Amino acid sequence: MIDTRYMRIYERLLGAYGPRGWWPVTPPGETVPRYTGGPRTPRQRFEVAAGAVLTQNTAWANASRAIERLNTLGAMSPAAIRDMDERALAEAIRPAGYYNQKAKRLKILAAFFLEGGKRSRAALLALHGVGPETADSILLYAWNIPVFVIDAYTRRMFGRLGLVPESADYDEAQAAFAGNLPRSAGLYREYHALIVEHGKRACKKVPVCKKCLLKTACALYLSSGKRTSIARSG
DNA sequence: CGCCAGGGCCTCA
DNA sequence: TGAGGCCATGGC
Repeated sequence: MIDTRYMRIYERLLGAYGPRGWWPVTPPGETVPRYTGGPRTPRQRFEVAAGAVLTQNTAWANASRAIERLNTLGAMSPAAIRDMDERALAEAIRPAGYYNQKAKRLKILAAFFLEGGKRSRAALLALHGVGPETADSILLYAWNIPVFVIDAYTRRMFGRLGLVPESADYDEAQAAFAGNLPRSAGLYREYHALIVEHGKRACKKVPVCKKCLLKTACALYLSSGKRTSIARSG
């Protein structure tokens, strides 16, 4: 049986925060990624994929700076990244952190795009440096293929809500969403973006329950004595 | 200052 | 298969 809480939570988040316009991409002729509702051109689709690697365990603001620097260098394309010296590439993306690792991963990603790799999860996962979340981000936000992206925000929030066990692995968490939502890329895109928004505003590492519009349905809040803020270890 | 941020790989049980 | 170490910058 479908658990309608998944869709109701989505409606609540959408009503409160509005559409997020994620994933940001750089409009033609510009250099800074903006929230324009996702990629439209092949170049923008690659930018989303590159951004998915650049934002691994990294604040988006830092990943965005790296993207901006690649744009300014005229290097945000598979061919340009293939042709760039790896050390120069690493230097260009320095603000994103882990720049040596990420330079290698961008090279691999560029090669994959250049050879016209199959648009499948398995093909992406075969790339060194592309794990489940990065693969699903590319599938959903670059290619509009309906897979639900599970990230740290999603795990934290739905773990606290009591909907997805903390012990669930990636595929189990993803199955919970797939089984309780209509299969729609548009819905998945917006939902994931809203989860991130809620994770930044209220469901932080240390939760700020007084700011949470979902607290009356939250297992953590209800089990906490309904304190307005919950200490992590207290 | 220390902590955190939209992971993934490697190693070692 | 899962826990721990590693990679690194920038904001707060």
